[in-house]
Amino acid sequence: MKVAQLHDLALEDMAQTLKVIAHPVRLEILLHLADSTKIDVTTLCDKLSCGCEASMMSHHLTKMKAHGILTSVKEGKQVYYQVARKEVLNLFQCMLKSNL
Amino acid sequence: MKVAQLHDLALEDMAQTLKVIAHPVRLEILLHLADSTKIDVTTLCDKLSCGCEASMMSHHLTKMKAHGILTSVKEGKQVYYQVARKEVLNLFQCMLKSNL
DNA sequence: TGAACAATTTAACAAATGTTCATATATTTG
DNA sequence: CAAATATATGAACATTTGTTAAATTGTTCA
Repeated sequence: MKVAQLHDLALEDMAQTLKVIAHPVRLEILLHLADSTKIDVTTLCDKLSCGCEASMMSHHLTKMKAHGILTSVKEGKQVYYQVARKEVLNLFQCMLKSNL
Repeated sequence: MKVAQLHDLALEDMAQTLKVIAHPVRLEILLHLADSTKIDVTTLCDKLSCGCEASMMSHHLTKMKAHGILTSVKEGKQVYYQVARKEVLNLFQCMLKSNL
């Protein structure tokens, strides 16, 4: 482990990123966005098994967008979200491999 | 991405684990424990750059222990902590490689 | 022994964050 | 423009975080 690379600030950032991701619904959102290029709020609500209301879904999406993990595009009535930092998806691979 | 492997329960667990780790001080603790096999509370307080009081440090350690990430051994006056699930350290590698 | 010290944990509380439910703001369509 | 649909916002409630003080556990040595 190269500790030298991890100064206080880097740790703050890492913690922040982890914190935003650390929620079952947000993880499921990311998984779905990993497959589809973009998806709108209502469709997400329908597809996810979490039984999440639209307003709550919006909160989760807004939060991840605010942290640069997602981006969104408005097209008519709907807002389509997609993953901005594909690297966060690596965490799934890592956790699966490590049995976390 | 093998989504099939990730059912609701697995996502809950993953989220839980991430949540426990997602704090700058707890990340720094893990980094230090990655190098040294075991370390006591006071020494940790001295070595970490976060300026953490003993009581706060104890809180963090207790929380990580409660989630099976750390274990502890009492030896005389001091309590030594060490990493129980070495796999969590893989997350650092992953995040560094992915620039998270 | 037991009084003084040292290491860690627990308790109690305020402040900050996160989650959830109800409501509001767009946007399209008849 | 009113109704319907899609999304966002607000405010109440819950959890987490950090602080300070007190309690617990173990050691030392007069």
